[in-house]
Amino acid sequence: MADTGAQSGESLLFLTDEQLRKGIEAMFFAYRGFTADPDRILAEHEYGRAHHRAVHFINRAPGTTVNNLLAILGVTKQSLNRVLRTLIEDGLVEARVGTRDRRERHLYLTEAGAVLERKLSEAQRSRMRAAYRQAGPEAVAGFRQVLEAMMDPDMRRHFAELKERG
Amino acid sequence: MADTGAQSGESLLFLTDEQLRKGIEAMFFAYRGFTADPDRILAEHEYGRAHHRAVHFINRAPGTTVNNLLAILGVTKQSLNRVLRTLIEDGLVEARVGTRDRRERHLYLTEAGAVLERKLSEAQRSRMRAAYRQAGPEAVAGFRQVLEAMMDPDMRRHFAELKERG
DNA sequence: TTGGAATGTCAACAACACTGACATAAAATG
DNA sequence: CATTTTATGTCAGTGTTGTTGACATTCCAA
Repeated sequence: MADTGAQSGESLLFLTDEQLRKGIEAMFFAYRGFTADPDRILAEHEYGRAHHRAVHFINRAPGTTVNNLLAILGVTKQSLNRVLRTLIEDGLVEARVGTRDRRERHLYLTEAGAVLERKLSEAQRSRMRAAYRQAGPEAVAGFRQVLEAMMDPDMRRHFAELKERG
Repeated sequence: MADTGAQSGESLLFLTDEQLRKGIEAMFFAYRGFTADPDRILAEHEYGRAHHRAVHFINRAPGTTVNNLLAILGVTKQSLNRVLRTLIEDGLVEARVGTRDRRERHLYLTEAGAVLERKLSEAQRSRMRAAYRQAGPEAVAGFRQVLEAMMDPDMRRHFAELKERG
């Protein structure tokens, strides 16, 4: 509690540039930790963060279309396509032609893809679990609230959809 | 409060994979928001995130050496050097030869550099301020606690040093 | 049947990270 | 003083991830 800022009710003090700057730097350093463990695993497999993101969201929403994934990841189709192609070539992702709309490709993890996904997410969850445990339940609730408030509305929409899903 | 997880004292429930996954996705989407505003400004100036990081930490610790900046940013000297060179060429950063140890270069923002720094950090603070305001003081305290627990020890050390400084 | 949407592909390019090798200057140490 | 180490800079090459732009294919829908 020592340094977490003035908290006198509807405090204004905690919104000083000073406090905000600390939050910004905390976000920067924490994100590095957040990605460090998966990055190590990915390096072994000759993949990058983009592959992790694709694998993560395909796992989360099996059968999602390329367009939907594009919207979630916020990259161009060319960029995503490069990543998807290698994942498909390597047999980690399967792209099934849509039955209702055959222009669409529905994306699924193969068994091998699911294995990598579990390896990556277990590493990431493990750090998150340790941080949650250290900070305590109330801190976690606050953490989630601030993060959600920080998102762009579009991203908050995607986040909410994924939350409902599972 | 609706969805922030079970909070029954020393709850174990909130450490389910489900809850952890939500935290992971929140972190991903929030970081996008976190960098969105500076990215737009940087694009206008033909700079990238690497320039932002350099400018930010030079502003935070004026007179810092290249080696110290290297440790904070966690990149190679070649990578940092490319960025520093353009910033110096463009007159945003000044590198003064050390007086005590003349091998060292001490880095400072010029007036123009300080102008850009304020522009970037004001944009970033503005979003952070809105998120803090929306989430409330207690949430902010929790946010900071979880972020700090998520850092690698090295990064936590750098973070702590910067905190003390100002 | 035509228009537009969804997807894929090719080419070129830029930012930013990496490794490895080498150069210079100066401090530190023997 | 000679040698080693440290701090920094630079050159060359490479990889990942992003970007634009152009174009082809497929196929639903008006």
